[in-house]
Amino acid sequence: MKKATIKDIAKAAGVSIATVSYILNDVKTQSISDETRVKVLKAAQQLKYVTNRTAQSLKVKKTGLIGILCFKGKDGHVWSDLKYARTIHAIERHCSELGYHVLFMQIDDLGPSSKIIMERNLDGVFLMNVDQERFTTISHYFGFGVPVFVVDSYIEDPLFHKIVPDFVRGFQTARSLLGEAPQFLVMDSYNNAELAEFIKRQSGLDEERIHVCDSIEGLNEFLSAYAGRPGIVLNEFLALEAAKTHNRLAVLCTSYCPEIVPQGMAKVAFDLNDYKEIVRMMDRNIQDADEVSREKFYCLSVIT
Amino acid sequence: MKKATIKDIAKAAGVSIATVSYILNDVKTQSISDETRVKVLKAAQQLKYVTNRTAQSLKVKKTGLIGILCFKGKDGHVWSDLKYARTIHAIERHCSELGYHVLFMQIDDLGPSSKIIMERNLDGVFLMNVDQERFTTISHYFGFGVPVFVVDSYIEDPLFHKIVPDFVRGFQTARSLLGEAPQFLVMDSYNNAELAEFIKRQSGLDEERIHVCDSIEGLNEFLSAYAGRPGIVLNEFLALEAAKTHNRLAVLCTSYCPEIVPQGMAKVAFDLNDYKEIVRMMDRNIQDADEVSREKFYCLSVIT
DNA sequence: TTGAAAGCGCTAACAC
DNA sequence: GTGTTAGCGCTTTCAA
Repeated sequence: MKKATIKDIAKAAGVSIATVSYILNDVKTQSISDETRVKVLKAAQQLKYVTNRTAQSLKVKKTGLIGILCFKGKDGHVWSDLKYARTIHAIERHCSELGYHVLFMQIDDLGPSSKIIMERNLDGVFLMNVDQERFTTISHYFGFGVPVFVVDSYIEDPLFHKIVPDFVRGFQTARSLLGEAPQFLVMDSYNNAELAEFIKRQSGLDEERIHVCDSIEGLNEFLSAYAGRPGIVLNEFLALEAAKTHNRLAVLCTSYCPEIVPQGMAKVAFDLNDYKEIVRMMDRNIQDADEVSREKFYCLSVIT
Repeated sequence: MKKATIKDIAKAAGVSIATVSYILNDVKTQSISDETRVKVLKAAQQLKYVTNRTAQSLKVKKTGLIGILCFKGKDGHVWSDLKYARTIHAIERHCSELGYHVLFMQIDDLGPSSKIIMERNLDGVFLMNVDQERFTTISHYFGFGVPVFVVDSYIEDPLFHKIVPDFVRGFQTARSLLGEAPQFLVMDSYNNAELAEFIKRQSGLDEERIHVCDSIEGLNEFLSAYAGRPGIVLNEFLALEAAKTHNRLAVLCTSYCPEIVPQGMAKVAFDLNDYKEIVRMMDRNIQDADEVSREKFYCLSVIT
């Protein structure tokens, strides 16, 4: 009980394999008589034919495979796991719509594992949570012409597209929802130092009013200094914790799960549906390899 | 600037492509002189050669690709997103160790999308959160001989391996941690009805003492009937909610993030590292296709 | 110890 | 409108 190939179909329908290929791929430049078309399609169905994408990929030099490479931080925090889970879901959903399949891989400092890009001939890559140094070490392994979209990082390299939540509008919105000037900021730590700096700047607060939170412990100590004061919190889980002692808070939902923010707390959510456009863009980059792929920023828009 | 092939290496080293293949794959049945081995390896390095797994797969009829197919429920709840995120991470990590790559796909009722298994010639598949009916419709698309491991489902089909947390020992442990008989159970909903029934049975509680929670709303109403009483809660997020009104609770950490359970609350965690053994088993199934692949249950063990 | 060559399943240029 | 065929990059049998 082996899988049927186009050869089997050809034999069954009494035509050549080329004809079968033309019909199955609906090749526009070929005219095919209705008679043979029907004959072939029927045979294909009977034999339960399904394309062998491995063989196809080898021939056409496009695999239809998109990679999602995710740097594993020291310890997967609930909030970052959730953030990336939802991001991955969004990417997968939209890739699927365009006929791509998605390879998922967690990578660490060891560059070599990222040679998956070349081994598997990925058509495009999303790179998540990477810092500048690691990026430099792994960029060797990038095939040329493979579009790379960097998520949650601010990589200094005009070759790559960058995707981040719209922090500028996010902070604006948070401030206006808060209705008063925030006096502190609590944020989760980012693998990418440049992005972390950018966020801090956008908050408009001095360094000493900002707490970068790597675990819940230090948080309460910091918060106690701001009892009763208004502030902004990055990510829903830290907000949950902060809510125990504070009530004048605005949350930026950087874990993409606004639904867990308690009723009544001011929240700013970002739109993961924007990945639809982003994936489309990647697709365009894949189609015309020579599309002017200038540095480009994508900001996930604030949901209002 | 094209990618180097073994042909390029052969030319550079002045040997045949067969020889190159032997050396790169370290074929045991071939003896190779040290001289040529060095020559070839050096050329490979210089040309930055990396195996074309697409071509290799076509030839050897093994892709080294494991699929994770995840049914999307109606609404991704935080808890199930997190549960599956962590499961996927565990699977990917252990697959990686054995040299496999992982394809991730969310699927819905439409069977056709699951023909990815045949299209991509997946070596093995993890199927998550599938119910009995859907399973039946998609099982047509399963290639024969492809090992399928079903996660969080209790599918009536001896052909497939099943993976669930060890609910039996989980409940035992919860009861003993609680130190008194639980009087109610709160649990999240499962796509797979059979599994849900199994869980209810294991709790040892009557149907009316069990609340299946699909959203936070109904929960508080149910809980108010059990004020001050001891109970068991399935999944950390529901526990967080229940903790607001109850303090004699034991939690089964079915979202695999025990770290968010408040201090002092009794919790039972399951060991995702067990996926190491599970993936090894899948690997064995892949190696000898004719390994007696009898129905098998894997229970993620309770962490003590 | 090495190499020639067949062929995995498919596409596409070209011939008929 | 249909068929022949070369070849994508690799593995592996068989011969040298």
